[in-house]
Amino acid sequence: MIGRAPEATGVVHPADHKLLSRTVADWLAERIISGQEAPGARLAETKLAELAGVSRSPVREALRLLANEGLVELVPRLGAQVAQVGPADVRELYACRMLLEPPAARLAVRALEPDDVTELDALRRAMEAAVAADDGQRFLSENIAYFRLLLSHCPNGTMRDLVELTWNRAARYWSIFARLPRYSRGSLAQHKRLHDAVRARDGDAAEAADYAILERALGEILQTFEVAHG
Amino acid sequence: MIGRAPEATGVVHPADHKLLSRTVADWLAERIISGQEAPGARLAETKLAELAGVSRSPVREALRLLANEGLVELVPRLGAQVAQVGPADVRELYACRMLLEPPAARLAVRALEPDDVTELDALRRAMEAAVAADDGQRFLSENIAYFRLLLSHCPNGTMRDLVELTWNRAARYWSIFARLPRYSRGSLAQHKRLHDAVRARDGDAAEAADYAILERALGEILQTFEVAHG
DNA sequence: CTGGAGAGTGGTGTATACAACACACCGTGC
DNA sequence: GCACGGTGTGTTGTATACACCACTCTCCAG
Repeated sequence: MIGRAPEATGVVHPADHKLLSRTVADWLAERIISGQEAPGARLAETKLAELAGVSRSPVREALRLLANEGLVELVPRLGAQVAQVGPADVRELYACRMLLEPPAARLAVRALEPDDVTELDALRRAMEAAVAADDGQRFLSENIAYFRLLLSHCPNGTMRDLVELTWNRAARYWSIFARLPRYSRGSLAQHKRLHDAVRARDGDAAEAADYAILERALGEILQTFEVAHG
Repeated sequence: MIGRAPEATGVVHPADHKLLSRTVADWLAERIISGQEAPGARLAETKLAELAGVSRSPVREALRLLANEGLVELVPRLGAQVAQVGPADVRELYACRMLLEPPAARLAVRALEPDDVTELDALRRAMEAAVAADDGQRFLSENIAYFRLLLSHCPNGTMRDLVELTWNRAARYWSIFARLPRYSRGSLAQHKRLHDAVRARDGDAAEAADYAILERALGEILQTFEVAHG
């Protein structure tokens, strides 16, 4: 049972009014990413509605939302199923990310103000602390926060949308990183290049650093796949 | 009244079963692109349902579809409205297209088989015929068909999805071209570079040609905006 | 005349009801 | 034994019903 949020009192902008369908979507996404719903598994609206304790309407909308985010596949008259994932999909996805994100990083870095750099500095230190504590999960979340904050300064809204789209699709793989202890340390070193570029407001350097980060992440994911599937 | 399609008899793959919500979405998209629904106009589900002669359910789904395609904007609890368009949006959109489509063209060209080239040849000739007949509308549709066919051979499905997304957003501007008689002729000349690359299966050349095409299209659209708005 | 509280109205968000469809199972005929 | 048609079950697609929310307009107090 998901249940409606108690709705914290206070004025909220209508745009971020949390809808039940969005809540269900997040809930289902969590189930998929965590593996509770296996790739290829059929997602019957009725059953999900029962599980979540809501009616079919929000479940239906949630499935549409997740379809856009690439987590589920929709076939008319047949229903929804968890999107399959394989090495080919990862390669495709990262090829797209490598086209979009480095330029987005470039634009974002060039639009940064001193205060923004301070915030990013804080996140960078949080990442370092997470590595020092050997907390892969926390490193992952701080890392995501860093990139999210950086992206939010990209002045091209369309590009932001597209990058977020690829992130939603990629999120399924990120949990892998948290389970690779050796990954965080190396990632931190590589991330330093990006952060240096941020502090220097060097768009070119940021673009190159971001590209390198993606390249390495792709390699790690593919390697993990190989280990898993022989 | 839209009415259910008579459903041409014969076996159809479930994946392309035309749903009422999709029909409504196409209908509404046409209304928006043609200007029957002004930018910023509010789109009440009830009214649209009445207009289309269907219930609110498919209308609701149609609005969600068009929101993904960037034609409408959705605000929780407030409803949908036709997305605004301005020079800044065009610039943003085309910046993204210029990142995605040239690489997509490159991959597609390298994956072409002789039969595919023959088909593209036919479309190229159709474009030439349209220009000879001074039929801007037909040139536009043949041009779209050409790029659609080319894109369909891009082996990266994720990239195809993203490019189609940007196309849906860009479609609002394309009708402009049909009304610029001088455009078609120049576009045809520029398109020749791409088609030559296609026939030679030269990925690099195709990428460069596609980039140039987009660059020019952006310039034309911006110029049209300036003329329109002073 | 201005400001704010209140009901009224239209709209979305969610729940439920119904119809059409897809697939599996089973039985029959050859 | 196998192909084929009918039926049954479960699911999606669409329609309808209702509750809550956002906006507006009015009316009254100051």
